[in-house]
Amino acid sequence: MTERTVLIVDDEPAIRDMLRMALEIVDYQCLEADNIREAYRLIVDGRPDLVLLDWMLPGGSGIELLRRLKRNDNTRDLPVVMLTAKTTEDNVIRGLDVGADDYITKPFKPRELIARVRALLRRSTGVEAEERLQVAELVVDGESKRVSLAGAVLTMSPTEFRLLQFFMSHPERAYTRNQLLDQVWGVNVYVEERTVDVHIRRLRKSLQDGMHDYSKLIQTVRGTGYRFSSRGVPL
Amino acid sequence: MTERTVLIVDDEPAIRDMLRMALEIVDYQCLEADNIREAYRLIVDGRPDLVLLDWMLPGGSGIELLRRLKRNDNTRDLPVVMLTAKTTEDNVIRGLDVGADDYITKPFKPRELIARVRALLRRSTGVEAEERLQVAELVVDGESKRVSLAGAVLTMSPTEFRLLQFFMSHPERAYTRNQLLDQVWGVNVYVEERTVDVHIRRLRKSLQDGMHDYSKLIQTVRGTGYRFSSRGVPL
DNA sequence: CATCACTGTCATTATTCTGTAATAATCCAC
DNA sequence: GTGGATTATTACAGAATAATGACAGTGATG
Repeated sequence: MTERTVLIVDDEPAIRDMLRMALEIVDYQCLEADNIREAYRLIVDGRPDLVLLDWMLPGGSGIELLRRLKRNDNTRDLPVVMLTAKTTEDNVIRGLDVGADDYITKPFKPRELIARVRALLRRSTGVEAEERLQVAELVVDGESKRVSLAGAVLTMSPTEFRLLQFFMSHPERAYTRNQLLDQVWGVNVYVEERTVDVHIRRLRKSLQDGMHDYSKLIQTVRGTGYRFSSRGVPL
Repeated sequence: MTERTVLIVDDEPAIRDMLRMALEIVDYQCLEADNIREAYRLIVDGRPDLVLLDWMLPGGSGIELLRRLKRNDNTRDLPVVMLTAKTTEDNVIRGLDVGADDYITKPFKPRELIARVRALLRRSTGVEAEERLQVAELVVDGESKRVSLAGAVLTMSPTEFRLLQFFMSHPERAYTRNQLLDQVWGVNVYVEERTVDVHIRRLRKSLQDGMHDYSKLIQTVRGTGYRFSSRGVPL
């Protein structure tokens, strides 16, 4: 596996140094930022695999950055670990609610930090997102976040895209609505099961244009959920 | 899917009632305990699928029970949702550290409660049979939930699928209708014995297409029930 | 501020599945 | 062969499940 990069966001150089040292010992690359603006630039630019985000920052609280990241489709899956002082425990609650993936209270043991970073990075498969997936004339390009059918670009919403991407990277397998919620929406998201149906319908609609109908690739598995399959589907 | 059971641990009857009502509306079974000792008994006895655990309890704080559960291999995977008052946010931290899976601060909206309970339960669904079973040209694939005969996909209802799946994983053995009801329909389901006949009939019909007839694999054992067998069956 | 795209939820409709009962067919012991 | 018991088949109503259309809330955008 290729080397992973961690972005450290903290305004105290001493803390940053400490973190960098701990992380580099176990072979993570590090980026550093001491404010929100710089952090955002590095996220876009340096494509880190994980962010360590201090709570108390000049020029915008950490929660602001967190919210911004979770709102944007490109950065939603980027794991964020909050760094908090012992006294700011109510922030932890807010942070977790906004979508932080984990938190560590200062002062923390490097061992513990590493363990949590590892655990989170293990969870994010990462690789498949960039893949180019193709079935017949249907192409999903993870990099450009684009779908095309017979050369023509299809437009679809972000959720539809992620759903299609997931399906195409796990074809020929039936998924329950709950499994899809976990995989496509994320594990700490609370939405109704039936919402999946609606997005399936929207995706199916998107997979049709005047000439082609690829909506049959997404099959209903009664009593279970849905399945992406090109077996025996005339296109 | 079979009904799920939630254990409510709270010393205030009013809260318990409220929780029970909210949960029962959406078809969860409920157990109740107003102290740690009783809660533990019910966990061992009633095998709930999830625990709602109030923090402030007479006779031992909730964290004690939580710690105990997370230490024991048998109960470690039992999801626990903490119920906390607004003012005890530092407890949330400790709770999450000890291993609570989620928390809700009182007062909470029933909707939110249900959403979180659902989200946790949807992850803990038991492992399903996903193996691939094959007899001659008949293939049952648990993963894709699909049956194919000589390469062509067969369509059948969910019950037929489960019935066939059961038969193929327990071949060469006669089962009574009641045994089949227990194994395929589930133990606490009451349906007429004769209903099995009808489903056998439907399954047999599904196992035929224009060219093949695999319906003979399902044999009637007069006076007993049915058997799946490929011995001496010309296909 | 107005508008637009997106999302989640609900109400309604459409479709499929299931259990049951009624009837026909088959089997087996005598 | 006959009769009683067992199984097969069919039809049907109601239950369960999925598809669809509409709507409101939320941000994003200009």
